[in-house]
Amino acid sequence: MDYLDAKHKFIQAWGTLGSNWGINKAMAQIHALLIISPEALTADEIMDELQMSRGNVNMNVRALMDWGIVTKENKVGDRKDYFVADKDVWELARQVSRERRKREIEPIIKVLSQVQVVEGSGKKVDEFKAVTGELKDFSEKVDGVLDKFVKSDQNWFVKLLMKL
Amino acid sequence: MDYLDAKHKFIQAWGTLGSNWGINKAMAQIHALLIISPEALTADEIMDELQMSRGNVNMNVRALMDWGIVTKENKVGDRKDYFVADKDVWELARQVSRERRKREIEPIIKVLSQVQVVEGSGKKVDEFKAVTGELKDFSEKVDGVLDKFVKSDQNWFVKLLMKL
DNA sequence: CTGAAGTTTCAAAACTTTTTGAAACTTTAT
DNA sequence: ATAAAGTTTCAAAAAGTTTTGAAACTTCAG
Repeated sequence: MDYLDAKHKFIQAWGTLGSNWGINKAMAQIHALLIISPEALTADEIMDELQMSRGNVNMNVRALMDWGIVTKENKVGDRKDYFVADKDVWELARQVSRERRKREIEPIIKVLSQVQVVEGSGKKVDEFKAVTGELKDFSEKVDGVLDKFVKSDQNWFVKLLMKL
Repeated sequence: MDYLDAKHKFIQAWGTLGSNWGINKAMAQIHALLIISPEALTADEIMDELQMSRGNVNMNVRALMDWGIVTKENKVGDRKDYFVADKDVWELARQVSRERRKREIEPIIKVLSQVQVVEGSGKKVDEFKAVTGELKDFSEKVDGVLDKFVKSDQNWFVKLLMKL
């Protein structure tokens, strides 16, 4: 397989994976492009490479910076912004876990806690309390694991794998 | 909080969580309704409760059955289909992991393997191989953990938590 | 066989999200 | 102060997804 094919295939696949997980395709593709690029890229280079408008690139590059997985660089004597993705896959996974935990697991735990205090009795209420209670326990366990993961180093994960 | 408020709040939250994770909101809401319901429900009851059309309910109930987290029941002397969600949260998590692994992790591993065989040399190709190689290793590790999880019982997970 | 009850399908409509591109804004050099 | 280069914003358009509802289909009882 030649480099261009491989690159396109990877960018496409990463975009699709992103979409399936609720991440904007453009955002995932820009990330894919940056992560395989040995050099920092400008907005124009990204626009050109991925055939996207300036506005779209700008918006999604900012989202990536928001997630903490892409940073802006500057070169002396050049006013353009250059973007780089963190190349460390472990760091990427940690950062993504951190963000999704904050944005999605924590809110659902909050709701599950709130609805736990439902009053009254009867079959429906009992079932409701039982199920939401279990979901809450489970979510908290997952949250705990993610928290560990987020605070860990790569080594921790490798050691964990050994134990399985 | 009274039961109806709690129920609506939970259904809404579950729908939102679903959307964030690439699952159709209607599908997540139907699942939410079924999982807290002590009785199996008919399509009409779901339509009524969630204010959705028959087509929408039918399509999403089928998707839930496809995922293996909802089943159809029948009652003697009644032609209607009754739907029940599995109440076991661990089983739910396992089933969801199994499906997403099959649908999303495996395809990306496949692509990462394919693009690994890129030919040629130079900075770009080297970087590409390095990064996609690391992503592949990482994905395979995650895949392995999920595989263990999918094949495990609840006890395994609790023991694992102890080790952390 | 016929009709009633239930289920499924699917094209069109509604809705949501993403993308564009041009205008406004900011920064820097002269 | 001006102009050039770059960046950001945002309303409108396009694309994508979900939902509807009515028609087609299936199954069963009489």
